Formats: sequence, C-alpha cells, structure tokens
Amino acid sequence: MGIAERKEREKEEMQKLILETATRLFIEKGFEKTSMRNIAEAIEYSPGTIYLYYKDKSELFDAIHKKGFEVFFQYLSKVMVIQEPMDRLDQLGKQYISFALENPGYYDLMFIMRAPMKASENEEDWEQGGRSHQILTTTVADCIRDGHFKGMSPEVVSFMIWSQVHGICSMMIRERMKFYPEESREQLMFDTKELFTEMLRNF
Amino acid sequence: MGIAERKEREKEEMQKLILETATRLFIEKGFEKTSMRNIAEAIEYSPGTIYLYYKDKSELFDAIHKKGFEVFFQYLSKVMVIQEPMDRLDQLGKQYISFALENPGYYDLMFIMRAPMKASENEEDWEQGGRSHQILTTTVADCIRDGHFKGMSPEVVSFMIWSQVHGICSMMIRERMKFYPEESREQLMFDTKELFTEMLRNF
DNA sequence: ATTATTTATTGAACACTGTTCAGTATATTT
DNA sequence: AAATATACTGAACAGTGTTCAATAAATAAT
Repeated sequence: MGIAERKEREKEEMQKLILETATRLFIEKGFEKTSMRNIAEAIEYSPGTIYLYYKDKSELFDAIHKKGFEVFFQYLSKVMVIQEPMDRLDQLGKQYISFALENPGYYDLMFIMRAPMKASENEEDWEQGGRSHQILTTTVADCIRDGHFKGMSPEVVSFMIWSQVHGICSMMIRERMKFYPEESREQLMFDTKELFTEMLRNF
Repeated sequence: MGIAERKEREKEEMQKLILETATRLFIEKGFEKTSMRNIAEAIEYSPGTIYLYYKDKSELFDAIHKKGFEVFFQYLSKVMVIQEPMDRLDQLGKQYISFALENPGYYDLMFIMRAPMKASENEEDWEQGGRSHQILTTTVADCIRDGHFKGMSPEVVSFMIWSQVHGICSMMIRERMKFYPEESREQLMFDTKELFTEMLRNF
C-alpha cells in the first residue's frame, strides 16, 4: 500500500522544511541567537514538533554542518581540472576564500563556531570534510613531485597553507579587520592569498 | 575624612573581585556558559549586586577584553629589544603563539569570539590593541628598510603575517586540528611559524 | 459507517538565562 | 537616638532548550 510511502515522504519533507528554515535563520541571525521557538514559529508548528524530527539543537547543528561541507567540497573540487599543481593550489585558495565570502554563515558554523555540547564525533559525518582536506594534501604532494617545497614536511606545508587561508577568512567573518577600510577588505583578502601563493611558487 | 576613601577602596576591590571571578569563570567554562548567577554565587553575593558595579554582561566582556590586550601587549613588546628586524618578526610570531597557548581563554575572547550585542566601540578601549598592531607594522617597515619584501605592499605583508599566526592559533583553540595527533599539535604550530618565517626571509 | 488503534501535534511545565527594581538591611551623619 | 545615605537582596519578567501527558488527526479494523 502507498500510505506508508506517502507518510515516509511527508516525514522527509517535514525534516527538510525544518532543516531549511533552521539553516536560513542560523545564517541570518546566528546559531546562538536562533531559538527552537523561532524555528517553530517560522514553520508554523509548535516547539515540541521539531523534537519529533531532530533529537535536539545540536543534531540540527550537525545536519547543517554536514550540508555545509557538501557545498564546500563543490567549491574546492572545481580546481581538480587544473593540471599544473601550483596553479591548482592557487585556485584552491581562491575557491576557499570565495566559499567563505559567499557563505559566511556556513563558514562560521563549520570552521569557527564552537560546536554545541554533544556534536557528533561520528566518523562518517567527517567524510566530506576529510575529502576536502585530501584535495589540499594531494595537491601539495603533486607540487612536491614537481620539485616544489624542497626539503619541507608535506604536513607542515599543508597546515601552513590551510592556516593562512583560514586566518584570512576568519579575520573577515569575525570582524577583526577594522584596521582596514571596509570597501577594500575583500580585495585585501585576495591580494594576500596572491602574495602568499607567489611566495610559495619560489620554493 | 577617610571614610570616603575607604569606601572608594572597597568599591574598587569589589569591582576587582567581580572582574577576577568573572575572568576565571569565562576562561574555565567560556563566556556564553558562564551566567551572571554563576558569578554571583562564586563571590557569594546576589545577582543584582554585580549590576551595581558593571552595567551588564557585555561591560564585563569589555573589561576582560581590555585586560587581555594588556597581557597580550606584554608578550609582544618583549621582542622590541631585538635589533635585527627579521629576527624580531620571527620572535613576534613565537610570542603570539605562546600567548594563545598560554592564555587560550583570553585569545578566544579577544580574537575569535563574536562580541556581545553592545560591545564598546570606544576608540580608547582599542588603544592597547592598536599598539600591538603597531609593533607588527613597524617591524614590517623595518624589514622593508633592510631590503626585504621587495615590491610588496606593507599592508598586504602585515595582513598576511597576522592572518598566518591567527590562523594557526584559532585552528588550535577552536579544535580544528583533529587531523593531527594531539601530542604533536603544539610542535606543529611552532614548526609552521618557523617554515613561514623561513620563507619570508628569502624575500 | 462506526469503532478502535496508531500516529502526529500540541502547549504547559521545568530549570535555566540576563536584567530590573521595590524593599530591606547596613553604615554614616546629624 | 533619629535621620539619612549607601549597599544589597531576591522576587519578578521575558526569554532559552527540552520533555511529556493530553489531545487531535489519520488510518485500520470491524
């Protein structure tokens, strides 16, 4: 009978509705400032209903976190068509910063925000994150095979690159760029990435 | 008469007691998870009393923020005795990371945490922060005078360096170093700074 | 078509949060 | 000793995440 399937569908749609609404609100107002009651009100259901679809607020956090990494991976994976490793690395940085600027809510949630008490340590949930990380490490490995980064530890090089772009993005997102005029901040971010890559090339 | 002075003294001591207790709790449990009632309980006064000494929680945030920058400035200013600019820059990075590792609570509050709603935009409050920033910019300027960073914008170079160390520290503090074994994380942070400085020297 | 059963939803309740303020207790001055 | 000024309290308000008995709706059985 089709009733069970329809119910299944309705359940999924409800879950999706909650997730999309929660994501929108989290991105608009931030995770902490979005209450379960706010989400309930937005979907026109009572607060208790959300708990029938998501165990608690941190499960909602996890779901958004996961979705964010899917989008993130799409940004990064675009560079895989680039053959020359150093060029690929450069574009990887550009894509990273673009993701952060175009999805600041996701970026904050994924890379800056302190995860709520019982955020999933589930290995599987980090799969997409691990894949993104792998794009970086393999690209660095390719650069080394091409004769770059002579005598340097691949691990340290990877971490340095990652820290660099993360530093740039988190400064912007958490508003620690007050020393620089607002209208030139985004440009400064890309210029910095450019300069950094230029330095990397000469090694 | 001495009564007014004694009262003044008592008032200052109470303010200090609140600030120290709040700082301890914020560093122990985090800003969001420390309630005004928690602080009140710790000092064995009623919640209302705190509001006689600090307008609200964000004024408490400001006070700790300010104190943090004083400590931070002390860390950084130690390098000013180093004559050679590139050496000074290198030690500046080391001091920066040391501050973050030895005062993670302060670091989080100062450089990562989203300031509560009405955090002071007071220019004067940023004085210490500005002075710390100046240590970096003048050191970079000195490096340029010594022939380093040829053809590069001092602004971009400064921002790159700052982003690099901030990236390293915030990754650690906000627990995004899960890809690296715990016991070697601190070493990786310093190794990365080392490698970065080494690259800078060759320009 | 009516009744029984399962499923979905509600909203009050609990323990917490930051903040305010009338009332009380203490200390100082008269 | 009485009057005044200062310091402190703790109940109250509106908010938070979360739970759960009661209710409503949908489906299955008769």
